[in-house]
Amino acid sequence: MYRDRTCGELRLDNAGEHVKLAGWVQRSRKMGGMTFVDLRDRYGITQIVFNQEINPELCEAANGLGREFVVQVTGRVEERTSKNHNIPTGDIEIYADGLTVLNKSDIPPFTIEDNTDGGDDLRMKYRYLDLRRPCVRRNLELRHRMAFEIRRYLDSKGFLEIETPILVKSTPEGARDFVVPSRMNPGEFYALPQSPQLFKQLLMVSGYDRYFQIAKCFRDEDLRADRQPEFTQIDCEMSFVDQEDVIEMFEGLVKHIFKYVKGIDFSDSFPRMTWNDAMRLYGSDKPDIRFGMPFVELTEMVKGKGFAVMDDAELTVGIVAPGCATYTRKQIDQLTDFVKRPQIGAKGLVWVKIEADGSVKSSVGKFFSEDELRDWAGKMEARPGDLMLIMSGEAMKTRKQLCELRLEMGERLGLRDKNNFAPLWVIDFPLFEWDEETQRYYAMHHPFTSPNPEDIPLLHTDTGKVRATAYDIVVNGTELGGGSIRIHDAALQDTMFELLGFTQEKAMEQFGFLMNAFKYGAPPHGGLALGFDRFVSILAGLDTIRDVIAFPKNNSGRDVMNESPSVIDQAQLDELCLKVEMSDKEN
RNA sequence: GGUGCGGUAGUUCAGCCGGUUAGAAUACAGGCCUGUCACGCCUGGGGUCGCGGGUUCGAGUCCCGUCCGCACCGCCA
Repeated sequence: MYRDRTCGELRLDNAGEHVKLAGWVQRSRKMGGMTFVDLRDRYGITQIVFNQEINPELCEAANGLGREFVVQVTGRVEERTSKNHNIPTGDIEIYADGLTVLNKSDIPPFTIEDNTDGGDDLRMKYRYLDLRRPCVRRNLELRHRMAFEIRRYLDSKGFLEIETPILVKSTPEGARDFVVPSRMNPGEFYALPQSPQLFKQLLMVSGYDRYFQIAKCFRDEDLRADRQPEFTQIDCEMSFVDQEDVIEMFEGLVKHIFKYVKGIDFSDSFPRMTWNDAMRLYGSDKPDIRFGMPFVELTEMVKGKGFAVMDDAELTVGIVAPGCATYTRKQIDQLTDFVKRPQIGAKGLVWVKIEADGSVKSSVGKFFSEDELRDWAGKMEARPGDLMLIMSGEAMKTRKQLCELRLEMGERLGLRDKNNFAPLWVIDFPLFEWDEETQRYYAMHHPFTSPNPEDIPLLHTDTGKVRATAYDIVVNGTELGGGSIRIHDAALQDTMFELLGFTQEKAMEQFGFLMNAFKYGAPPHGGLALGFDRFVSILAGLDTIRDVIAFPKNNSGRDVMNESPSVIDQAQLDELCLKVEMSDKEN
C-alpha cells in the first residue's frame, strides 16, 4: 500500500497518528536546519517537516527533492507551532521518518499553481500538468458533480439513459459534419452526430417515453471560446407531452442542479419572454436579464427635424445608462468607437445627457431643441444623471448593434455579476427563417419542429410569421439549451419538407427511416438539449468552456498536446480507397 | 472566408521617435539561514527578439509576406 491517507484529510484530531502519504512535491522551503515540503495530491496539500538535528540523512534527501517529484512519506502527525490558516490541513504537519522518491520529474515548463506563470498555449501543450492545478481540477470536479446530479434527477423522474450511435448518416442540413470513411464500404462515409436528434425521436416511437443521454456531439464549424468541435449535450426527449410539460420538467432539472451543486434555490418559476419581445426589448434571442436597460423605440417621434440619419431610419432605438451623465467626452467617444468596430458595424451613436441639474446636453443639439430631447427622456424614462444612448438604421441590424452596446454598458456598470444567475425561457420562436442569399426558408430550429397549432393556417399564406413550439433556456445571456415539440403527423411533416424546399424523394432519402417509423404509431413527443459544457462553465463563472473540458481543442480545432489532426499513412489511405490532393497553398 | 490584438530568457512581460553590451519578475543552479508556508538574503547561468524578405549607415523597433496563438464577425438547422 502506497498510502493510508490523502494529503487533504489530516486535521488536529489526527495528531499523534503515524501516517503514510504519497503525492507530488509542490514546493520545498529550506530553512537551514529544517526543510518544509508541501506534498500535494488531488485532495489537498500537507506540510512535511524534515529536521537536520533529528534525522540528518532524511533532511539531506529532502533537500534533493525537486518540484513535481512523486514521493512517499511516512511520519507522525503533529500540531504546528505556527499554523497556516489558508489551507484546511494548516493546523498540522508531518514529522517525517521515511522518504521514498517514487519518481523524479523534469522541471515543469510552468508552475503548477492556481496563479500559474504559464500562458494558455503552453498550458494546453502540457495539459496533463495543467490539470494538476487545483483551479482546473475544481472545474472537472464540478463537471462530475453536475453530471451526477443530472442523472440523479432524471432517474428520479423515470428517465432511461440510452446510448445512441457515434457513427451515423451524414445529412447536409445544419452544421458541417465530421465524416469517417468506411473501409468495408469503399467510397462511403459515416458522419459523427451533430446531436442524437433522430435517434431520440425513434426511441419515442419505440415507446421509451422518457429518454436522456449525456451525449458527445460533433460539428465541423469554426471555434469560439464557448464552442468546441466536440462537445457534450444533455439530450432529453419525452412522449405524451406538450411544451408546458417539457418546460416544467427541465426547469426542475436546472433548479435541481443549482440547488444541489451551487446551493442556490430558485423558488419562483423562471420568467418567460416571447422571441418577439426578446428581440424588441433586448435585440437578442438570448437576453441577459441580470440587468434592465431595455430598448425604447423612438422611431416616429424623432423624425422630421432634419436629422437625416433618423429621418431615413427604419428604427430608432435607445437605452438609458443610469448615472452615466457624468461620462466624459472621452468615455463617450470610446462607446462610439466600440459600436463602430467592424464586428458591430454601426455608423455612429447618438447620446443625450440629462445632467443632474436637469439641463440637457447631446450630440444632436443642432437638430433637436432641449424640450424635444426632454420628451425623449420622458419616453425613455431617463432621470437626471442618466445618459441616453440611441442608434438608428435598419431594424434588425440596429437592434443587434444596440444589444452589444447594452451588454458593454452592463459590463462597465458592473451589472453582470458572475455569481448572480438569471435564467429565462425564450418561447414562441419563429418556425422559419428567410435566407436572402438562397431565397428560401430554413427551419430556425430543425425540420421536425412542430408549428404552433394556432398558426398552422398561416403555413402557406404567411410562412414567415408562423411560430414554432420551440423554446430556449437562457442563463445570463448564454443559450444554455433549447428544444421543441416535434411533428408526429406524417402529413404535417410532408408540408414542412415542402415549405423547406425538400422534394418527396430528397426527404425520403435523407430522413426516410424516420418517416417510415412515423407510420407505425408515433406518439406526440418533444424534448430539449442542454449544452453541458456551457452549463458547467456558467456555474464555474468562466467565459470559456475550454477550462471545463479535460482535453480541449485550440482555436483552430487542433489538439496541441497530441498534435492532432495529423496526416495518415499511405497504407491507411489505400485501405480506405482515399486519395488526398492538396492545393499549392496547403503544400 | 474576414477583422483586430499578440509572438523578446524555461515562463509571464517591459523595451519610447530606429542608435552603445536586449531588461524585470518568476523559474532554475550554487551559497547562507531551525518555524517557513508567495519565506528571506547573496551569487550565477540562461536570448536564432516566430520565420523569410525589404527599407536604412544601422532594425527587437518601420514596411511586405508567411506561420503560430487568442478574441470576434461570417458560420454554428
